[in-house]
Amino acid sequence: MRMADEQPTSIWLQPERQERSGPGRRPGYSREQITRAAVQIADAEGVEAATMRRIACELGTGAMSLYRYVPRRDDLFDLMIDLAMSEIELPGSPSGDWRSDLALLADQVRAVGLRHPWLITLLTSRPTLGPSLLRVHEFALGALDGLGLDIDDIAGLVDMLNDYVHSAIRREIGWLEEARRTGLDPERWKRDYIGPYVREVVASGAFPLFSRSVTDSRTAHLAPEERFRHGLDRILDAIAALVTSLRRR
Amino acid sequence: MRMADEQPTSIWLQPERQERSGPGRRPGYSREQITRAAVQIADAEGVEAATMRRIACELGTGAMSLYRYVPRRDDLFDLMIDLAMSEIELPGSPSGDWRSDLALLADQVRAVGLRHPWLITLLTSRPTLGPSLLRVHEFALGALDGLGLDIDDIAGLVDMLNDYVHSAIRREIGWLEEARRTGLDPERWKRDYIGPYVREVVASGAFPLFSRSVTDSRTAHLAPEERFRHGLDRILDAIAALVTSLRRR
DNA sequence: AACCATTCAGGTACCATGTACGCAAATGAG
DNA sequence: CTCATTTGCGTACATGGTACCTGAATGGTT
Repeated sequence: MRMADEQPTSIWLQPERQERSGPGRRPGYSREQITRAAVQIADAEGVEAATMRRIACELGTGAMSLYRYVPRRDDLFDLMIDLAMSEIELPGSPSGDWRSDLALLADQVRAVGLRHPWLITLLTSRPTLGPSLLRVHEFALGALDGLGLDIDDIAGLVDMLNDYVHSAIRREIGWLEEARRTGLDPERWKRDYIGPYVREVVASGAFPLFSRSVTDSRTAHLAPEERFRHGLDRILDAIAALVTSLRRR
Repeated sequence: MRMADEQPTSIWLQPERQERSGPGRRPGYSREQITRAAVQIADAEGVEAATMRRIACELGTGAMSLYRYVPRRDDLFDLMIDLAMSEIELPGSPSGDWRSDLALLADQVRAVGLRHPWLITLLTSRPTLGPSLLRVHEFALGALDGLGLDIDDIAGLVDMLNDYVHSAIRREIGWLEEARRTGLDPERWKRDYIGPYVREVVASGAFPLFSRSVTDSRTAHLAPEERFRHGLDRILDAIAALVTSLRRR
């Protein structure tokens, strides 16, 4: 008799070993417990700190024990992504007002993206399709369903929204994360690291429009949440315009 | 007398040591040469294969020699990004037809993104602002300048385009890269890795709209380039709609 | 021409990481 | 009680970034 054999397949097809009634020692941990520890470490010290040894240490066990629950480290990333996405709270089904549904979704994704600064980077780095992600995606698709649109068009519009939300969050986190990674405090980093360079670029006069976008920006002084809202409204406007123009076909 | 001291600052503020006329051995390599080797390796075997040792080996030298030219490995990533972006060919200034200018830009970015499958992942993982990236960005901003729009609005629209282009390229590459990373050939991988899972999700009936987006997709059968064009036209439509609505304010 | 401060090349070494392997401990069926 | 089975996890190895150090090359100065 051979064991599971760990085929190179998606982790979503390799369910956790569930309760059985045969012989053998009982598992002392669980995927969820391990994933939760990994998320906690990644939140506090960055995703690069969530090493197998560190996670195991947090659980009071040895590194190799984790491999009884997770095939590879990369699969743990998928689990982390899905655990984070599971925090998103949405009504069971869309309300019928697609604009407010999508705005709600965007706010939720932003909240979870800020709570777990590693999430968006991981999510957009690897193509994963965990159950929680599917649930959220399904809600988004549902919000635009019933408007007389093609499923391809619906999916395209949802992608458009996601693209904005993800990159807006990235912009909001970007510098903060980079500062943490280099170990400097954010304020100092902005002044000493990115600041002088941008200032030099502006002073050089070689990129006048980029310079204006830095110098003359009105939205730069807004609170982050306001800026997010502002861009979101724009994207929803664009979606609204496309909804009417696509429906007319 | 002390040397450059390698402050933790942006690599764009630490120019390469240029030709001087003092004493001391002449440098045998250059940043560009090293970056070019790194790009070549990353193109052929993935970015994770572009290790310091491997790059040095390619140049016929030792790993530590590279540190005379590049402060840290991460900075090499910034250099790689900018070298790739420098391949983008654009007219000196926008033509006045913003739609064709942005379409040209999108096609160029797609081409370079496919040629260097690691580019988009790196680009969207770290906030970098090399000269070539600035040049491309400036062109994009310029395409929308002079239409009576706010600089913030222009930047927002450019971001919107970039978001689409990047995520479309990621979708186009995603599976291929993942397949290469796990060492399987792409066809087999699609059938054995992602295929069964998606099939199971569809069969479960739990996510009907997602299932339809997989099953009933018409664009899935298009050539990749056609799909990219299709989505791009949609984004440009959205930008057009926003241009008129924002101008009216 | 001889010397020397300066700079580069790169070997050695250290530490951290993912993970293959193997063995001992735990567990319940017979 | 015995034993097949499963978990816990220490050990070990390959590979990675990079600090440090020695020796070689170089051109100005004496």
